[in-house]
Amino acid sequence: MNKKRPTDGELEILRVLWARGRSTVREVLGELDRDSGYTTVLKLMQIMTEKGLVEREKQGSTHTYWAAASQEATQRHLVRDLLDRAFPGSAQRLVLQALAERPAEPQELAEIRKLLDEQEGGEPA
Amino acid sequence: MNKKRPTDGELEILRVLWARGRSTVREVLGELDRDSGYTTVLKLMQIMTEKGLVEREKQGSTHTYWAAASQEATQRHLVRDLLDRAFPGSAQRLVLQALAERPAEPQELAEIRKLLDEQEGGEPA
DNA sequence: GCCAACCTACGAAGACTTTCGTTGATGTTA
DNA sequence: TAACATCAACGAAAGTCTTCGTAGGTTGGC
Repeated sequence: MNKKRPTDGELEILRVLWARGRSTVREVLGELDRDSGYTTVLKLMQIMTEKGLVEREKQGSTHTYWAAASQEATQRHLVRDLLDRAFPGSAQRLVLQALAERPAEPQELAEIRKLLDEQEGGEPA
Repeated sequence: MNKKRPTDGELEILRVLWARGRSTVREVLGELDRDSGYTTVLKLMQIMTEKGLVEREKQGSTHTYWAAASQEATQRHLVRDLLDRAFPGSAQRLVLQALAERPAEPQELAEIRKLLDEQEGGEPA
């Protein structure tokens, strides 16, 4: 039951875990943008374990970590959270600004259109 | 030059200020969802003044506050920030999840389509 | 067996956020 | 003017996040 969104540091670590899959602390450390010390990353990942954001398994003397929730599920939470906090009313503005910020590929545009069509088709309230 | 995103409490206050326009602390307090005490909201707004998130003007013994940045500009920052932190690569996922979360009105869909068309029209790299 | 390298765990420090009690100033009203 | 309400300013407390030093256990090579 995790209500709160991950912190910035936690999210960076999750991104590495999603990209790499199961990883040790040292492997995560190597991929991080920020240059934190080893014990800093270790501590974060220990806390994330307590929070249930990651899970781990002992192999020899080393722990292997992986993200407890999928990237998609986490993104869904983050989007919902941002909509609630900053985009009262509709999602339209968020969509427009996201697309303006990072123009999408033709193939992506097609997928977005597909979803628009479905919504236009309209489910009754 | 404000790099960091507003905290949750600050964002709530900003939302009230965007909706109401110029407001006193007590007016903001009355509109807030969370039930904070008067001095709590006052303190937050004082800190926001120091940070440059809001501006204020003394009228008699009371201060009138307003948001320093527009809602749109702030939303733009928040979207960019979220894209950077959690949506590596493309904005497509964010768009799809936002629309799934909060289906848009036909008129909004039309506007989104318009932007898609413009992007498809395609600016050459 | 012993040493060096690596790993985990723990705790504490500093920064930030949110909370509110207290104090003193200002304004209103009887 | 005196009493009362309202306001701003200040500081402290509690919680969280990030950082890292230190200590102790494990592993592998020689």
